Amino acid sequence: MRGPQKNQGIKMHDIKTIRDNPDAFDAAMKRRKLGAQSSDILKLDEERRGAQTALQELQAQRNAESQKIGEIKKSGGDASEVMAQVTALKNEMAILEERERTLADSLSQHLAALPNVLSAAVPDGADENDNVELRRWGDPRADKVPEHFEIGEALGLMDAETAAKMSGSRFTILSGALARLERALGMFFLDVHTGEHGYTEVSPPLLVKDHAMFGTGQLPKFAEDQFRTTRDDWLLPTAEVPLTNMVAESIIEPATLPRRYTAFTPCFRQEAGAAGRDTRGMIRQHQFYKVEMVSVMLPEESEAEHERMTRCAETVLEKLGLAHRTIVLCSGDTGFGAIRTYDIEVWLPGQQRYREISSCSNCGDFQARRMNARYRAGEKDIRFVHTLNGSGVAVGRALIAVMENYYDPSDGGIFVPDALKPYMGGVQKILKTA
RNA sequence: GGAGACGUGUCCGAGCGGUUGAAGGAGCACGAUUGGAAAUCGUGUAUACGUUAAUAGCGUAUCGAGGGUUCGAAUCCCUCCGUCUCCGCCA
Repeated sequence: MRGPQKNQGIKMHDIKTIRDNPDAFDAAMKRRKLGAQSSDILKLDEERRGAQTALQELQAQRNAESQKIGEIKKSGGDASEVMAQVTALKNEMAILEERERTLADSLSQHLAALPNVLSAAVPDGADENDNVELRRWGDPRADKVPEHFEIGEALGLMDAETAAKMSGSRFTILSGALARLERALGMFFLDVHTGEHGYTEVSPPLLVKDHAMFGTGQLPKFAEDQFRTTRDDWLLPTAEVPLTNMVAESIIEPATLPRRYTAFTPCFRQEAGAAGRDTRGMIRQHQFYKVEMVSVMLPEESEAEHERMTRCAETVLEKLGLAHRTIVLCSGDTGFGAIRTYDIEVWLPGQQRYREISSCSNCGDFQARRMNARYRAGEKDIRFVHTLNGSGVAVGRALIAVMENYYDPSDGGIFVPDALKPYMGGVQKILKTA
């Protein structure tokens, strides 16, 4: 792991908390479908501390003797005897150094691969079937309409076949009014979040380094889901990565919190584990646009912010008149870095079911620890911030939702929702262009 | 791509082999002064880990990262990462 952060102890989980209450940590990992971790961790930790203490004693000895040499030489004496003593220490020190480092690395790797501890408010469950619905908004369109790709292809504005020729599967070409509709959605979401929800618009890099991906938790475990360049940069799987890393390696004055960032970016995902799923249409692509929200908070404010952020995402769907429901993910479905996650699912009449369009997570101090993002809580009190991220919302999927929910069966066209009309250059309805 | 310069604490900025965790500022905190404030003066102000009941003491490490030379390195050498300047090229 290369990066600006120094190897200052073990950060990804608080080792002291694990030491103080190993049973609680084991129980937390059990909710994540993992076996008991604490005994292995604490054994490593104990060995590491032993090696460290022994090493430090030798270092203290060396420092004292070296200082003596300095004094002897200054007063013109012969220091060769003391110098020989110090030299003798060095072999022993090298062995202990190596041992301490090996143990520390091993401990770090172990901890870096463990997911965040879930909030007590997260319901138990095995997989997505055990997620719990919290609320619904809007009336789901009852009539079965064609799926978005059927609509788009019939209009002549969506072309997966040509995209496949140049880029392979899971890419789509949009053109004309449909391409513009995608852009309109992105701009609309950005305008709402910056104008009404207090987020600052950011145009971030789309390529990031290892340590940035480590900071937000994509690495080391989920490398196979990501795209990598020939220079070993990573393509963003989500703007969460750069937006959250904006506070990496910093000590923030609390007066400047909360910080709320939003960005409209492409996202790139290998979808390695999703072979055969959603193969048709734009539901699951290697590349899609998303408007992301990130909040950096004081710890005591992160729970309230989680609710607020989720409302921000719901609001844009409401402004578009899209029926949706909000669910809380169960223990088995909550992502690696999250304490608690709300998903918002939009109604897709083409599938006659709700599909994920946003995911809002409170990561607590998990990412902050990994990227060393802190705030000054008092004169001698520096603590980790809490970070949250949420889609506000996925533009590709919002496009699908608009297409299917605003589909006009009489002519195969798509009505432009009122909220998007200012962005569509006078187009009221998207129709087949001859 | 060619030539050069530089990475020090919350920030700016000295130091260029021996009590340097690091001068001096700024900022911040507390105190004095004030009717109150500004200004001024005084004092204090890094992080991590280990040890510990302890955010008390003590120890160790940390001057971009990693390695090397040395009894001893912020200071010397090597590699990498990053930043800046000039020239060239380019959307």
